[in-house]
Amino acid sequence: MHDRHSSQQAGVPYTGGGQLMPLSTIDRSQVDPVIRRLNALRTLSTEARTSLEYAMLEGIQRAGAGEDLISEGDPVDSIRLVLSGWLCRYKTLEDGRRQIVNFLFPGESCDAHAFLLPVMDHSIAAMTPVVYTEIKRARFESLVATDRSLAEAFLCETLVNSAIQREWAINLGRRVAFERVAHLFCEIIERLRPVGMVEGNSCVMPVTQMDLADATGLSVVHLNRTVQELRASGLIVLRDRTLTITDLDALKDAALFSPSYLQLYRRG
Amino acid sequence: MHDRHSSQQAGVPYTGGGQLMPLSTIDRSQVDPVIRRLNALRTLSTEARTSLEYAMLEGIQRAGAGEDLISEGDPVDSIRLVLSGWLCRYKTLEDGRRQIVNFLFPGESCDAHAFLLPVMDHSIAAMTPVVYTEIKRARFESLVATDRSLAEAFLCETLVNSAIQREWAINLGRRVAFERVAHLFCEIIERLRPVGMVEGNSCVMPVTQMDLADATGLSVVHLNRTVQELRASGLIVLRDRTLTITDLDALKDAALFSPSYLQLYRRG
DNA sequence: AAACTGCCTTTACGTAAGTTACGTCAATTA
DNA sequence: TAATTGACGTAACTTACGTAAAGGCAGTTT
Repeated sequence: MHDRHSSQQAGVPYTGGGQLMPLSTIDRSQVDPVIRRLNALRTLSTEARTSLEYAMLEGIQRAGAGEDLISEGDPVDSIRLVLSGWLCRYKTLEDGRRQIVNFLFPGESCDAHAFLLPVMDHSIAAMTPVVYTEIKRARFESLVATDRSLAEAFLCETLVNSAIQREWAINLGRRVAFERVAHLFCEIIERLRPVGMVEGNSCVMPVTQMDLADATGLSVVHLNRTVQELRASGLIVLRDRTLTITDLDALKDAALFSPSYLQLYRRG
Repeated sequence: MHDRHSSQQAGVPYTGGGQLMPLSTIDRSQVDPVIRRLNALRTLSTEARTSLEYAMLEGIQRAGAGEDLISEGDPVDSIRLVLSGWLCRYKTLEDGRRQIVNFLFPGESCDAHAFLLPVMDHSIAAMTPVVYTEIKRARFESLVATDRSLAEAFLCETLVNSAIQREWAINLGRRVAFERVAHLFCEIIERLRPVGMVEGNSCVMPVTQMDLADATGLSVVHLNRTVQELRASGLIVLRDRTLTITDLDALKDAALFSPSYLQLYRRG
């Protein structure tokens, strides 16, 4: 279904003579979402920020839509951090049924700490063209070993991810289709907002209805029906790959959405 | 729905004069499931085992069936480790719909590391009478700070828990009722086996069908129908609170069950 | 311009699962 | 012995959701 790892070095511009430019003069803003997110979860020391920025800028890669970054069964020998684009974690059954178990947005981590387990229990795919950075296992281990705030930030990242997955479980198990899709849209908007990808209550919706169906545990047809219902109810506008939530409070009510599980407000 | 914390000191026998017996003479076996599990996830140093044993034996508590150990919104100021009994993590919607997002068995940890987040995003309830041990935040932090193997074991515990939740997501989203219940039974047997709670392919099934329904995202009625189907198919016998899987391979096939996500085989 | 492709949309129909309402039975309690 | 309770079991009915098949439409490719 998905092809693998045709990623290439990207993002760190060459001076022309084959040498990397010094860090001060190249574009550091592309790794900013990661720094911002980690720093919101756990205040980072200045040294931690700098050393992490260095490590990130050296491993920048790209992936095309549909490409697997890592697949179930693969050993985890590096960690990947999302710089731009939409990704998903998913699992499949032998007969092809697929369930997306989480989305991954800029600033988030694909597999921080997962490398304590022998192999991946799930796959991660790019749903759009994606820019990410890859830090090798040893490098990452020495980064977190030398700075406690960094280690804790990555741990928080893992824990928030876990909390989101629990919310998805109740979404799949106990909400009806209408609530389920409404909930997903609420979550997407609220997760994209801190990354600056929301204007008003609008964001791009670059994924297919098939993907949305796999995320909500519905068939494509029923997902489409449900999107029509949401449109008809006047809660959302979805066209030209843009989602606009016209009445966010009403949508949250309909979805039984309460955002605390996202841990959007910092603690330490 | 559940009442709170009527737990009392238990498990550490008094000499009669109000003093604790020395550790060497009291029953250490009750904390054994935790040591065994953590050690299987990550080989523990002897010192780590001893200091953890001490900490555990001092905080032993009991809870009755139906009682919440901790509820959504509570701050996390200690960690709890299960010594005996069945517990569950669950979330509820405002209108009372409940989804169990995971079971907790002896040896497992309720909230290791969760205390990096401000408050619980879900609740934990005893489904049977339960014995557990509670280690205060500061004590736990100093334990893991002084021993790397212990810190890594608890992190692994968190990661395995996360992997199980992903499998539950695909169970809820993509398996039909028959497969779903079959999968849950497979998982229960395989998680209880390393704790010595399985004989042949039989174990106690101390929870109500309501609980099983909340774990599989079904109504009680439909769960019951599905259990009847499983019985009729000859795959299981379930009576007198005892589950016997008569053909485990066939049940695993029917459930599309593959146990790798449970990480039953050690790595480090 | 024709053909093709990917994605969205719609219809018609069947089935799996929810709901409501009563059963039974065994274990308490009076 | 009767009444009470909690869990399991069953039936009749309703509904939400899945499946199959086909049409629309914009963006490519030739």
